[in-house]
Amino acid sequence: MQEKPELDFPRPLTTVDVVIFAIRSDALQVLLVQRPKAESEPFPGAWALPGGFVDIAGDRDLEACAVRRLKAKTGVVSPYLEQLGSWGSATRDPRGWSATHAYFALLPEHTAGGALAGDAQWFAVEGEKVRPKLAFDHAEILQAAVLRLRNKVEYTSLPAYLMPQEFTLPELQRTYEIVLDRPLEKSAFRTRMLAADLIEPVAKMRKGPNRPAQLYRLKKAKAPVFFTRTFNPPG
Amino acid sequence: MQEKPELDFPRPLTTVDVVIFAIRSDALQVLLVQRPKAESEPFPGAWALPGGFVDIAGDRDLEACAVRRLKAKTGVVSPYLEQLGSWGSATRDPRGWSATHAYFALLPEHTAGGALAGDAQWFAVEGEKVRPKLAFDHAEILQAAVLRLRNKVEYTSLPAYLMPQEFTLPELQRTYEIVLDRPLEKSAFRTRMLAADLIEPVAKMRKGPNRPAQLYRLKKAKAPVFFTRTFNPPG
DNA sequence: ATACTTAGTTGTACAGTCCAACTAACTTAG
DNA sequence: CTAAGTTAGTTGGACTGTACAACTAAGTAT
Repeated sequence: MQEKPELDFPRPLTTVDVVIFAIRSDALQVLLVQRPKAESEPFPGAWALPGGFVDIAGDRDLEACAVRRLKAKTGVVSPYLEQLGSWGSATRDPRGWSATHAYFALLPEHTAGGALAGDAQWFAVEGEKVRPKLAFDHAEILQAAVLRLRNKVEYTSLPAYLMPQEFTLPELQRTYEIVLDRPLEKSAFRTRMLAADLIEPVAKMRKGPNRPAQLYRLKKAKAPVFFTRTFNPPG
Repeated sequence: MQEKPELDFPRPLTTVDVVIFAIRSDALQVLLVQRPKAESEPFPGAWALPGGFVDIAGDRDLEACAVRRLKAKTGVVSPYLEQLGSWGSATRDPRGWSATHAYFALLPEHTAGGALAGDAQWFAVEGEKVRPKLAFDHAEILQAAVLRLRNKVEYTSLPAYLMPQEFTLPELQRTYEIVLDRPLEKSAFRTRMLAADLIEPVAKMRKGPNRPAQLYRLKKAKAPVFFTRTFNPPG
């Protein structure tokens, strides 16, 4: 009989991965990193979600680890960040039983052009996928992230976090439409957004080749707004 | 330079916990287990969520581990089970950096009286809490589970999983009201449920001291239904 | 029979989306 | 200066589903 209950049984590998979304070139894009090409690494040279092992000396908690990964690849410090779920199994990593804690982040449009790590690159989301074949089960995680995002966009103000600091209502609507991949009604969209305690006009207009549009900004420190209906009966 | 990248750095402890809900005595209840009383254990004698370490030899994946834990404490094999999220930090377990993958389950009413493990007991959920002080950060996990459940009940058919095989619409409405902790409108509730492709009448009535009520059952293998509105503007 | 209770229905009001047509403000071409 | 084209923004009616309240239906108990 031992003093302490046994703790030296084998433990799964523990990682954190972040699905980082931004609007670029009028499309929903996701940031991927290329894995090292050494043959000793799993999935050498493949594209993968940014992430890696939890550093039990340096990371206070899971979210701190996600924030660290996000900052390392994008330089962005406090975007919208939400836990997505976890994936763990005996087979997802050839090195052994492993579990990953997945997060997803929404970057405002202007930050998405900033300081990128050298191994990182943006990819357009097509359907719920991305062109290259991803390492591990990252395609599945990405799909879950896209589905979660699309679903929440139906009844929340999440796309506001993808906008630059100042934006017009047609621009915001366009972002909704990009994420949902379907057109929305202009007047219903405006009614919904303006009724919510979400945005406020600034004393400027966006000028273009035709009628100028009112510029708005997010009310400060705004948590996402939840609406009580979805848009279109999506059926 | 080594052949393989290092993998022998310290790894966090990895556990799975399950928040198991059922309706008992006209109230929302949650199943807790008492921790061993040996002083060598963390939180000796305290109540905790059912769960424990992932067994990398026996558990194929996280969900299998959750199902195993659920079956061990309740005997139930395939109730509604949903991933809730994960909690990991340096301080949540005195034994060291630890991460738990939390699930929540909804048990149908009749199974909730069945074969309970000896160390397990049902507790009424009051607000988002339970009377006894819980081990680890389990109070926080329980709160997250209750909030998630309440929130989803506004626009899904989740409470149907808490019902016995056959039930009446007033009984289903009562379950909604217990979870939400507020009354709902009878006619709107009936309209919503009957319009959904969710339940079907059986050729029986529930008899009581007054007018009998039509009995229904879930249509087979029904995934939860999502409605496009919430109930009451909950404001 | 009458009162009481719960099941279930009916009808009106209301909120917010859907749809379509309209007005407003700007640029560019003649 | 005017007309055409484009996008911003508004307006009004149809429709859907909830809120609210009053009603009918079917049983028990007295």
